[in-house]
Amino acid sequence: MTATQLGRVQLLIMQVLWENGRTTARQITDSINEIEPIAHSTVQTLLRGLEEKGAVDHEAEGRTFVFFPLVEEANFKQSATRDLVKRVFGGKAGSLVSHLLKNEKVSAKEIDEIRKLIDQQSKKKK
Amino acid sequence: MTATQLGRVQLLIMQVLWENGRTTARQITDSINEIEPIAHSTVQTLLRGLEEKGAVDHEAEGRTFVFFPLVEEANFKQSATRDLVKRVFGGKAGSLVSHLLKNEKVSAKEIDEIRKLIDQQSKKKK
DNA sequence: GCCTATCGTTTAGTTAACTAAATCTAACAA
DNA sequence: TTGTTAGATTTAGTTAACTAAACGATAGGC
Repeated sequence: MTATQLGRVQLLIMQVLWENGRTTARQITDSINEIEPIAHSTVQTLLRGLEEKGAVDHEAEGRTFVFFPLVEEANFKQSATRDLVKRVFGGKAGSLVSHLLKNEKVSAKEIDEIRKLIDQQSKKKK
Repeated sequence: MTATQLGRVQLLIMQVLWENGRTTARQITDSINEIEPIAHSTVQTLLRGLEEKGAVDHEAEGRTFVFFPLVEEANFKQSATRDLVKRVFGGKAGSLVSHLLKNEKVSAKEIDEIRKLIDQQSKKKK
């Protein structure tokens, strides 16, 4: 599962699942409808697709299905990021980091966090 | 042009164009064939698509077309990155930076570069 | 017992990226 | 001048994501 093969809406569904753990299709529909309109049957069809590709699974509870993620969020982030790095930044993660720091807003708090991380990296290299 | 709507192979084509400037379809095909097999007619069809969406344009030189990019690489990187940040990292660029530093290989040289960048950022905040 | 709201399933249609063969055209070589 | 080559264009087919109406079944309310 290379994860990048998730579409935009499928990713929205996964995010609801990652956040809530076990979730019904109806709950997912409601969640997404807070952001943008979507028909319940659409969500169900997409869940089917996600299940086929092994990203989620379900159990029956009474007559309704409770869905849960099989793919971990961390793994997904990893492969989505690697895909971008490979395709757009010539495989150099550092190049993406530079791009982000130069062109995107990063809060002072996040900067501190980042400073700590690179200090750790430097130590490791010794 | 939100750029993320470029497919994988279309992006390969754009990269050849960004690197070489004015380029014929044949040169692009040859370039891509160094990486993976692709038919010339496929490249031509994709160029057509790119032209329709305003990413490239061409001029006739004799009987052959010379293509050139209309979209700038920097802009593309920007929107591809923003898309990832938005879709996968909850809109927080810093969160992606952290992820990269924690999980991806970044060379010592790149780390130095990054350190300089965050020093600049810190100064700006004062 | 019957209605209706809510399940999951089936069916069907759109769009975009990709693929490449087939075809038409013009140049160039022999 | 005739045939091969190398252009561009046309045509056509696949796959994946998305969309949602329509349908059949069932649980719960009245």
